[in-house]
Amino acid sequence: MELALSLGDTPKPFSFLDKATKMPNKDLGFCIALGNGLSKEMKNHSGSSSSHENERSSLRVSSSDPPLQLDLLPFSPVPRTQQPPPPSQLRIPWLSDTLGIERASSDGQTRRLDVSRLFPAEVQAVEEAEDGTALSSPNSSASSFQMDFSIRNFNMGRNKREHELGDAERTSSRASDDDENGSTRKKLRLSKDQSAFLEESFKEHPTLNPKQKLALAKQLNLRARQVEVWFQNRRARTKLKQTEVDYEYLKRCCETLTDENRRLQKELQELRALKSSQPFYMQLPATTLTMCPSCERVATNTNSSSTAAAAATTGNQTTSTTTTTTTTTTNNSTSTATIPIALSLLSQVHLPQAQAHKTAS
DNA sequence: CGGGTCAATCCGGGAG
DNA sequence: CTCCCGGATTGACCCG
Repeated sequence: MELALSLGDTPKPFSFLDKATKMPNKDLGFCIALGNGLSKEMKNHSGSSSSHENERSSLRVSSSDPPLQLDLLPFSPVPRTQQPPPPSQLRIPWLSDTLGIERASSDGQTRRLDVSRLFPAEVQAVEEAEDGTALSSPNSSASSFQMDFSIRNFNMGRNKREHELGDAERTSSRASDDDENGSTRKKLRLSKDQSAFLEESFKEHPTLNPKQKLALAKQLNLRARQVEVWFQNRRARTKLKQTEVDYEYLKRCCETLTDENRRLQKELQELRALKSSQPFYMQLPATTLTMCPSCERVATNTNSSSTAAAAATTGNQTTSTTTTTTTTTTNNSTSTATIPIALSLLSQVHLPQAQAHKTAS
């Protein structure tokens, strides 16, 4: 069973499956591709496939046999084109032609979070800092205070505890964060606006280039390092969530297949019992089942002999891996008669690969 | 008080 | 060597 699993935030989920890479949402999509064996079995239970013994064969199979691709989009159920627009006041810096936030003020049509209008002094300080070092520098007390001021304004609408804390307390807390007493690490909580803005940015670009990082840091009045850390942690959280989702899905998939396997095993036993109780059918010639590679339906050829079927089998397997020829015989090799009805049912039996090989041979 | 969350740090590995 | 990233971990803060 070929099973490829991809996390949506990877730019190329399946390097070997071109069709599976076409995901509607490359940011947060969840894509599972079930390869040859499983995909066929899940479609029509049309028998076993023995053509993916190694990775190379699975590559061939995957390219010729469309995998069953499941796109689960747990975090963004609506495709991006149908998603509601981001908060009106938020505009990702690199989505517009202008990069600087000052230029945004000249855009009267767009309602963006214009930090320069809100806190011109802070933006000036950040721009002077360039990479944010001035903000974190112990000597830059002015920058620290300005950052505290802006954070307080960003914090409008935060939880009540922070309101109860009061501006003075938080200011002193934040101020002590940047002073020379760097040994104690103070907890910094990003405001809701900052987090929302970063989230929107993350949806557009899970990874940042330095230019984007700087622009975002300027716009949010954060250090570039903070933006970088936030994106790193955000990617980690996304991956963790995806892992949980993948685990749950694969668990359900495994349970379903186990139940199906159990049911079909039981069915197979009943058919064997039926076959042994009706020796009349033992006189019939062997039946060859050939699977059509295009429609994946089983075509019965009751007149073909076993040797011809075997020859056709080898020929088909060398030319097309999607063609599966199954010659079913009884356990006693001298009596090659088969039960047509049973064969049509047996062709749908989903068995473990080893057992399927045993039956086919 | 314990558990959860999350920003921040440390460290190793890969790419240029 | 530098830069960036992922993974693991730490520590502050929040909440029931």
